[in-house]
Amino acid sequence: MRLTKETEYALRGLSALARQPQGSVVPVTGLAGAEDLPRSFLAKIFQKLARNGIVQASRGAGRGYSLVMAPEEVTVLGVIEAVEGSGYMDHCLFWGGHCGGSTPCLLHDRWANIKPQLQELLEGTTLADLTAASAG
Amino acid sequence: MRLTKETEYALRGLSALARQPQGSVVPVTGLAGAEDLPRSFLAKIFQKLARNGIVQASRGAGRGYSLVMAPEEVTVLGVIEAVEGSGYMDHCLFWGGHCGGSTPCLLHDRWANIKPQLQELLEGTTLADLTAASAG
DNA sequence: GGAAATCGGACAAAAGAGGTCCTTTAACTC
DNA sequence: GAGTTAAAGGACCTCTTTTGTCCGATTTCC
Repeated sequence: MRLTKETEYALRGLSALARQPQGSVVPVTGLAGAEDLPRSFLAKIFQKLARNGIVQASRGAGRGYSLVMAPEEVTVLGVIEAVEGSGYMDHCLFWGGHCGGSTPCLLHDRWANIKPQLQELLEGTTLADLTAASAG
Repeated sequence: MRLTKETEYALRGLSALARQPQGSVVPVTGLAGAEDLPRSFLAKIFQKLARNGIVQASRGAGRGYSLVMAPEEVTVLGVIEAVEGSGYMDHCLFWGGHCGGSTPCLLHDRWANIKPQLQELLEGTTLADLTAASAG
């Protein structure tokens, strides 16, 4: 369940992108500058986001990345799965991938009880929510 | 929130201890053997458990560790805090210690909503529950 | 005294996180 | 076409954490 800086940077970078006028095309340099993030690392992260259809790349001079969907449609879970890998909610909260179907962890069935709520939280929070929060 | 193998080994080692007749004194070697865990590493973990009053050490030949409380009184949260450090529930689920009071993470208030449930889960689960599960 | 056990610190291997750099490719401008 | 700017992608690097091992010291039983 533990999220890495990659996810944090992804959300912040996307947030910076969402604050621009809709449809804007912004290079990574601009996004990294806006959020004070390491440029090269953020570039790597946006490659993942592009591969997963969250963002669209346009190469060449004066170009960059743009959002594919409206901020209201970009869920936090979608970003997490793009960055950390798919099947994220299949991981056990407590021991991550080590807790599988064949070898459930000690807390597995208890974890199963709150998992739906957590999933709903991550699917119910969108980029628009985060942008509103960081702007306020 | 991510738990390490130390906690897993602690719970499994304690579980093995709880399966013995009440008040038994068992050396680490015996516990490690029962759960197939690395002996030296488990010894380190039990030192922490002893320091935190979960287990009592008796040194010398033919001795070892014994439970201080009944298995029903040993909560999972207690073991976690003994092993991973105190204030465990203060950590944000998503970004751990990086999410503090002054610099809350992007999901902080949403996390606050489910935190009590998680805490209740970890406090409500005892060594007795785990022992029953692993025995069944 | 010898054996068996914990105590505690130093050390080390492996994995993961976080990040840089360089080359290639694409697209625009002159 | 040449130059410029930007993403694509891979190789590499460093630091931290995890997951241990090992050894000497101490305690206690026989």
